[in-house]
Amino acid sequence: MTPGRKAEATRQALLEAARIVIARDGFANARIADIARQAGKSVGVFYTYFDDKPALFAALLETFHADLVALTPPPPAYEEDTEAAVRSALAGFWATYRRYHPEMLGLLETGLADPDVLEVWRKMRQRGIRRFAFRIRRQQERGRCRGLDPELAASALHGMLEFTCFNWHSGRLDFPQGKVADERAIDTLYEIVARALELDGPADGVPTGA
Amino acid sequence: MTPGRKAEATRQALLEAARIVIARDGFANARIADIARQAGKSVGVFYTYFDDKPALFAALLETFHADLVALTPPPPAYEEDTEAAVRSALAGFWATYRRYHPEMLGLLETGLADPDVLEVWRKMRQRGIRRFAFRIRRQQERGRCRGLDPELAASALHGMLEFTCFNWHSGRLDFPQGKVADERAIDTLYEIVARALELDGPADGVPTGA
Amino acid sequence: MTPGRKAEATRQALLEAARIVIARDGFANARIADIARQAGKSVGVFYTYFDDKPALFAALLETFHADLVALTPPPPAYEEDTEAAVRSALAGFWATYRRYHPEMLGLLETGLADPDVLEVWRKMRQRGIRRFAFRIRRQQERGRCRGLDPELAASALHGMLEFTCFNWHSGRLDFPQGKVADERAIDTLYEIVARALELDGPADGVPTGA
Amino acid sequence: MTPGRKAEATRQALLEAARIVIARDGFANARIADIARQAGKSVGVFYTYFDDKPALFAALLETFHADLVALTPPPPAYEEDTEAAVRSALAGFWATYRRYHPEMLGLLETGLADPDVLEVWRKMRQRGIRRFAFRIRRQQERGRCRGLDPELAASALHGMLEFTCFNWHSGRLDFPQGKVADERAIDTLYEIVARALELDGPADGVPTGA
DNA sequence: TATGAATGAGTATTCATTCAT
DNA sequence: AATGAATGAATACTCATTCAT
Repeated sequence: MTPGRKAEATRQALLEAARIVIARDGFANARIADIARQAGKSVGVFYTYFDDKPALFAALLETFHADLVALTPPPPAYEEDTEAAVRSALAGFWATYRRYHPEMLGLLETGLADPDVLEVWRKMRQRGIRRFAFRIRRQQERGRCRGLDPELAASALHGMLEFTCFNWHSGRLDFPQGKVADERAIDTLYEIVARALELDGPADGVPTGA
Repeated sequence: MTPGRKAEATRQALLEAARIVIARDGFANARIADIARQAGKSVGVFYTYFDDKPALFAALLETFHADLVALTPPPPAYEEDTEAAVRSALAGFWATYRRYHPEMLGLLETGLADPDVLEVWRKMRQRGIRRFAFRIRRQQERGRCRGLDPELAASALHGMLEFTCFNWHSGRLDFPQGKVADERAIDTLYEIVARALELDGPADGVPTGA
Repeated sequence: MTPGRKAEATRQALLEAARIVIARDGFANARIADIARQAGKSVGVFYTYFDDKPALFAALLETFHADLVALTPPPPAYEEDTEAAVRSALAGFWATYRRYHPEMLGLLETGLADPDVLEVWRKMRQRGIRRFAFRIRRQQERGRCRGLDPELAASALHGMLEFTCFNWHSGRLDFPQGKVADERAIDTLYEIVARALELDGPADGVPTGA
Repeated sequence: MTPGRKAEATRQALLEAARIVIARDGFANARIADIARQAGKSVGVFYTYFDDKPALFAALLETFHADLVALTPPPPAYEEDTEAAVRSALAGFWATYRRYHPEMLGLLETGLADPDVLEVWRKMRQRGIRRFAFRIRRQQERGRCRGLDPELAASALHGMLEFTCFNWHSGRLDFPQGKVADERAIDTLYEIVARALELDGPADGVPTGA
């Protein structure tokens, strides 16, 4: 009934094929012909669904972005700074960056050289950064995290999460033999974040100088 | 007298030109012709000094690597975990990643899709990671940093440093308007690292659960 | 109906165009762009059908080789040493080397400097040489051709045929004005071969010393 | 005293180096830089002695040509058609084509595609062909070699000599393992030529039909 | 004369994109 | 909607040749 039921399937097949090829060959090395072949389609049909190669990546990023948005509700909806809540958020990140590993690869490969991609990446990061900054400020209201610049620290911590999740999921950089297990990964990231945010620190202590 | 004095100058001019073009256009977009023109040379001379584009990048990485090595002496020679020592190390990183910003860009753009580049990048990271892991283990001997997996945490912290220095120096991603000032950058990175390594923590306290 | 009917036509057009350009300009001077233009196609399509220039030549040689194989049945199938049989074989050679003149040109131009081409050429020659050697040995069993080393003589005679057919067909070397007429060419080659093989010699005479 | 004593030595060194490189890599693959290096000279000096690459080859051919001329005195001075005389002439060819193997390689590789080279090659061949034709005509005056077209047969026989000497000296085509020994080579070529010219045939017999 | 760094025209090759079927 | 052959602009790379020293 729905017109385009089949069309939508083809589009999805191309998107999925692109992710497979990108993960295997890298973004720059991914040729349209390879993607089409991986999808079991002809080259030509690619252009029925996407204007050009950048448009394909934009489509991939859209889903990625949407999932990140779903994962990170706006500040008012933030959960408490309990260990369970933070762990759960980290687990969400970890899972999301696994799912969207090809997209992250594309972001790293092209983001800094392509203004359009950069803009999307920036927006995606801002969401996560805002949340970190929010947490830091809330801690500071409680007398903790003194000496931390909320914006800068949030950028650094989010960078750590983003890059490290990507790194460990890629299985190519720091731990090529045997990818990092989910639990150990989340544990480690939690321990660092918890220290940085002083989640368990003394109510009104003076953790760092200054 | 020295034969090749002029040749070496040309080689250096090409390397320097490449860095400028890469920083401006990105690595993938950097054409040999652009690099040659930027150096005020003809296309052909490029191939007098480099086998191909990858060889040029390998040459760039060599200097970067050498500087990082100089920056991170082997563990036995490590300084104490005093604030001054750690700050100084971070300042070194910050400066080095500014100097080698084009190289980092190339690493991000091509490292995950080119095995040869990846191998160099891995080696460069390993030095920094080993140092972090060493510090964490030393803290653990002192009863601190319980619950931190030295290898994983080191990978994550080094990733934060590397990515964040690059990010802030690029002036394109998180803080496009007005780059991050040196002091604020180093301060922020120090505050996070100090917390993660519990540099100021209680001698034998139990900072985190577990 | 047949998928690829059009594709095969294009491939053939390129092969035929290549032969024309090679015959006109020589193999080394034949540019891909010229071949494509001669075929009325774009440069790019060349690479749809051939990996590179050597691959094109390999494809040309394949047909040449196949025709030579068809022309020279294996020893058991050899005809008698009658004048008619030998003349017919020579006529076959003469015609084949006319048809595949561009291929011979490529063989001479590149064969000695390109191991892959050399290998094909060697195989093609071996067939003809084996046949000559077979004939010589058969004559020796009849008491003729004493003093002829079958292998060496066969190599020399085949060389004469191959080089001379090429030479006369080329119309550039020995008889530039007015190519050699078919009948005169075949007559001359027959007279020489007949003498060398002593096709008409005395049954058990002693034609040469030794 | 002689101006250019040293200069002449350099020129000779370049010529000799060119022959070595051509024999090793083939003519088309021989780069000026390789030749200069082989001669222990700089690239630039090449152009002090030769206008361009073709000029170098022309110089090589000059010596080759001169030697061939010395080897084949004009018809009036011909030796008799005794076995010893013909064998000696063949031995001269065999030795000359060994000495000038690089030149022959260049002739085959470029002669058919370069009019200037072709012209030289043609002249060189004509001398040998004229001698063969002269011998054939003399035999015909004696009632032998009936049915042989002197010009065509001479072209074919000379082609056999030229190509076969080259072939066997190259050690790459027909007998790659173990080059052909001098004596066997000359013997074989003599046996064929002797039959073709009917050097030992009956005074007024009818060797072949026609 | 000799050097070797520099030049740049010439060519092969790639691959995103188009379009007739 | 789908096909896949065809297009051609873009770009890496080669190497004979020049020229300042």
